[in-house]
Amino acid sequence: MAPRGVSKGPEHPALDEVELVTVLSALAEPTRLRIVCMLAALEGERAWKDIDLPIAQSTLSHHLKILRNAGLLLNRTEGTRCFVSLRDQELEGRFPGLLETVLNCRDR
Amino acid sequence: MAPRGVSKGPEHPALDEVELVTVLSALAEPTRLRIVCMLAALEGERAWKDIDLPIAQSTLSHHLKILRNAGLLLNRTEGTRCFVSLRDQELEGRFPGLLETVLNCRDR
DNA sequence: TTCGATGATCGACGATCATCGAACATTGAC
DNA sequence: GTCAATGTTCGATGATCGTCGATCATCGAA
Repeated sequence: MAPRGVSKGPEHPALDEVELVTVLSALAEPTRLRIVCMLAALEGERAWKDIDLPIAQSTLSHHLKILRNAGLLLNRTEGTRCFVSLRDQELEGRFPGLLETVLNCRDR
Repeated sequence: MAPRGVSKGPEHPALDEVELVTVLSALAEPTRLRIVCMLAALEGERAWKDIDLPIAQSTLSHHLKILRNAGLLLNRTEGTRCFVSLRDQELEGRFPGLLETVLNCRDR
């Protein structure tokens, strides 16, 4: 239970507990990789609604959950709206160069 | 058909035709990542039989096929025996820094 | 040519995955 | 309190995956 007045919101793992295989699995899917690239393109966060992909809403929520569990992105709730952003700083500490390299490889 | 006297052997894709997602999928499995690390640890190639993992022979063959199709490794047949090696040089040209970064992240 | 060794392939299985629509929970607005 | 908006969760479905034993194809040796 979350304390009163505090949004529970989705949970985020500590990066220490995230396995490399988990991150790779999360990135090894076209839609998710696309989302990560999308987030990397802009600095800061992006509104849920601005992620428009040709998939159902529940599917998007599913993919975001997997990315979240892999420690790749952070979910912030503000009222009824959500904003997502990359955990690139933390990720760099745990998996140095990984995110940058993958994104660079994808841009070719 | 292969010319007479030439072993057909397994096929290897041109790296230009390999997608990043395919490589990531291939690496996103514990056993396969372990094999890649094993191969990276030593220079050059490794005999099939020296890859001893707690899996059935057909399963190992299956994993090697996936790694091969992802352009990650090369299969050389010599008589009845096989030798596998990383395509690290070529891979560096297609996906710069990817293999090295992943292996580095795994060693932590 | 026959035989044994070595991998590749096949068929089957249980598990996991991506996907969807529907139902639910939470929040802000009226 | 009621309502609409926004994401999450649930249940189901079809596809893919990892795994295995069994079979097959290829090659060197006897």
